[in-house]
Amino acid sequence: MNTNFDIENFILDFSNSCQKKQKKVFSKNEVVTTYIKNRNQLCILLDGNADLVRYDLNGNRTIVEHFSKNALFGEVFYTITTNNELLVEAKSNCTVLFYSYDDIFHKCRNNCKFHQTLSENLPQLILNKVTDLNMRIELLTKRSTRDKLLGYFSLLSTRKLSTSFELPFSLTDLADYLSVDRSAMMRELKLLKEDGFIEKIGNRITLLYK
Amino acid sequence: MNTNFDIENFILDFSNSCQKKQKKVFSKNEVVTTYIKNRNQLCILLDGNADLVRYDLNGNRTIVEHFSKNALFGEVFYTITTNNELLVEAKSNCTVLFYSYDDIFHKCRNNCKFHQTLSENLPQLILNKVTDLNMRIELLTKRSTRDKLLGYFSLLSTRKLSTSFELPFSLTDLADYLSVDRSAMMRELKLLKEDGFIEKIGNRITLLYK
DNA sequence: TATTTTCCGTTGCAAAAGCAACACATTATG
DNA sequence: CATAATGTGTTGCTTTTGCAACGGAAAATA
Repeated sequence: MNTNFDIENFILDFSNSCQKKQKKVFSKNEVVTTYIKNRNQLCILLDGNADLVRYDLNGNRTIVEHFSKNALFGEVFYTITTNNELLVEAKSNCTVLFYSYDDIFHKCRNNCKFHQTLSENLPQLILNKVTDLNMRIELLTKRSTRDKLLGYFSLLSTRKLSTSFELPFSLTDLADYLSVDRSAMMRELKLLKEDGFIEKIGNRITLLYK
Repeated sequence: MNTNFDIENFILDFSNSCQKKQKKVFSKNEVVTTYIKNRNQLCILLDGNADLVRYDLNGNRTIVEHFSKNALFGEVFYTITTNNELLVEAKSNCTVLFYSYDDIFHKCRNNCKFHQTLSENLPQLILNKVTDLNMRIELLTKRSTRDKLLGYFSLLSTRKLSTSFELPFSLTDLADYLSVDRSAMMRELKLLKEDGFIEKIGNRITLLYK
């Protein structure tokens, strides 16, 4: 299976070859896009970091997804319902490509190489997204704040192939990502340190268990 | 966009035309498959109901996904990690098609019509799965048991286009699906009835609000 | 550099959720 | 049909989590 389709080089090579896309630059805290009505938008984050955020009726903020370089996002992945306000917020300066899923899927008339390669690799790209979402679901189904934290840390540790890693979030944002109260999470973090599970220096976590 | 690709008729027409699949029948409570090692398995549930279930180290059971007719599932959607035991359990008698994702993606030598149609429609099928998973994430990020219940009910109500609907789960399973304690959920269900949000007769829920 | 804004770390108290146990109903099974 | 297994409904108690508030640190901004 072509799990290692190299989206990075692919995008570098072809990002200027197709007419049917828009490339835009955003600065920190700008709204990249909103998921309000169905327009089959599919986006690729070329550079920077961004979060997909939802504000619910109780005023809670949830970071639904965190995007870094080469992430795929857009309202095409969502069934839009009215009681949702989904925003993609730039967490740093960002460069984003905007496509219409229809255009990608049906290819543009020019039959440009970008489209050809993209549509060939689209199943794999979307499949990668599915595995990401499944990891997120695994985190969210953990029953306690402690397990969510440990689960998330273990995931980052696996990705970095190291027991020591930087958090990609502020602690405030981490709480919104794990869907827990910030102060309760801070309390639990303290307990994890006291119980010798982790060490935390600034934004860097080191796992001490196992 | 081809959102309405009719997987049902498609499968009926072509399910016997390709050599590279296995069709198996399961009876209630049998294990359909386990997600243990990577073998790029992709399955289609032709008939019946099944749950993807995880048992964690604390003995908690989580229903990760609930599958009904024509659902796509399989370990190809997961990044397998060792601290996971994922099982697909038949909740009723089931008929399941088993594929290798590689075979689907690269097409079989026969170039059978099934494969051709399937691989053409694969992005759409996987995309549907992404939107399902996103709905699940939305549910799981709700902060309280009450909001999870109301969110799930509203989802079922939208699907059935009616304020009244049958639960596809036993209450025990519903708790495992919403990732909450069963007795706490029962308590909340009672409160929802008392507060006039819902009516519950047997397995049928009616929404009374709005 | 001064000042504003955001983030971190903490705490007491209140509310929610989990745990354990039980009786009873319903559904499978020999 | 008898019996076992599973699901429902409930409750008292404990633990966890959320809420609100605050002071100080760090970072952004004027």
